[in-house]
Amino acid sequence: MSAISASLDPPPAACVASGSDLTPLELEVIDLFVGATRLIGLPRSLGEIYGFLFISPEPVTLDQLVQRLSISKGSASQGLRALRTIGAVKLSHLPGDRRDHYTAETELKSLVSGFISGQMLPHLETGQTRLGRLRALEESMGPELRPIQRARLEKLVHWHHRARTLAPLAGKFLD
Amino acid sequence: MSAISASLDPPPAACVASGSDLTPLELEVIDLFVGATRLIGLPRSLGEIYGFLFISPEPVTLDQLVQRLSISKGSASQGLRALRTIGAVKLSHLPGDRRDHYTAETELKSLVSGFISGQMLPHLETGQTRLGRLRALEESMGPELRPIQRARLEKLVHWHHRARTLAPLAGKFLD
DNA sequence: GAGTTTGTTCATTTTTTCTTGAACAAAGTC
DNA sequence: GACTTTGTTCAAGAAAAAATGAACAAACTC
Repeated sequence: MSAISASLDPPPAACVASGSDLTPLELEVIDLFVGATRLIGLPRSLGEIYGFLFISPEPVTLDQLVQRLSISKGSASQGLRALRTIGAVKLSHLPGDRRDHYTAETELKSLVSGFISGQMLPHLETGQTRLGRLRALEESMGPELRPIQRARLEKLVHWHHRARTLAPLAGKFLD
Repeated sequence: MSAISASLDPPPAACVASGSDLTPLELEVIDLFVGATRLIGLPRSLGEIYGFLFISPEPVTLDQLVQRLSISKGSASQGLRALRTIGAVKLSHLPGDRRDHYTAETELKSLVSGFISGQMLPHLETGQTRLGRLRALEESMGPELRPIQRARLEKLVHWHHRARTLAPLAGKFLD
């Protein structure tokens, strides 16, 4: 049960890709994003990649990520794809260079919206299915189901509806 | 990189503590909460425990959790403590019974507030420290630091401030 | 069309996280 | 004060998640 006790742990000293030639600035920023990605349940490597892109003044190639972060090509490729699917990194092409170049999306609004539609909405969809099954169960049980349990199921439906309503709005009010 | 690709996986069929004597209703509710806890990065057992408490019409003892969920005493004890620290379960004592009894906190407001102050705020605190170090780095670098990097650091500070302002408010507007 | 550069995929290995269960503590009972 | 009941802790094992790297594909170069 790490996620919760984490708040009691000693402050995690910067420890990223030891032995690399990252600058202190890069190390510090990456460390910050690693913390952030863990908080929202994303793998460490995504934090490293995003952090590096975030503080890089120029678009970055996959190969640069591999070298500077000391991660495998596979990791970098998969990590970039994940970040692209939630809209956290953008792909660009520099004239006269065949390689893909990546930049961090730094609009908070986009980041939040991307995370929500990439992570939350799919879960809310499957939640929809589950609620349907619960409805069926509720009907089939009849009087065996105690009033308090019935009330709880109502609450679930209410929560779910609330979430589906608010989720798409989150991020709308950020700048 | 599971968290993100999860959205593409086949819908996870109910699969909780196989071989147990949980009712279909309990299984379905537990399954729903297991999904929810995973989404927010909490261990599966927390979802199981909370789900069971949520649909139980009466307060539940640790031993009941162990038997019905087929989990170890250690797991139940640790799980309950974690859930208590974020305010998701309440402890009560029935007259004439020495055992601890637990009930699920079902006020969405309390759940959200508890999660935020238990999970987010600690991270925001350590974020504060890191931003301090970044400030120092920024000063020490002087003109080596490119304008775009300086702007990004500004953005970080802005995000952090925004988060610290909004986090305590989240949940205030829920019922 | 052989060779190079760039990027992806996926089985395997490594790392991290979670669960277990036995030892321990605390409080109650006789 | 020996015995039971209830709950916690923590080292070790089990399970899950993530990273690796080699094989592959695709697109370009000469």
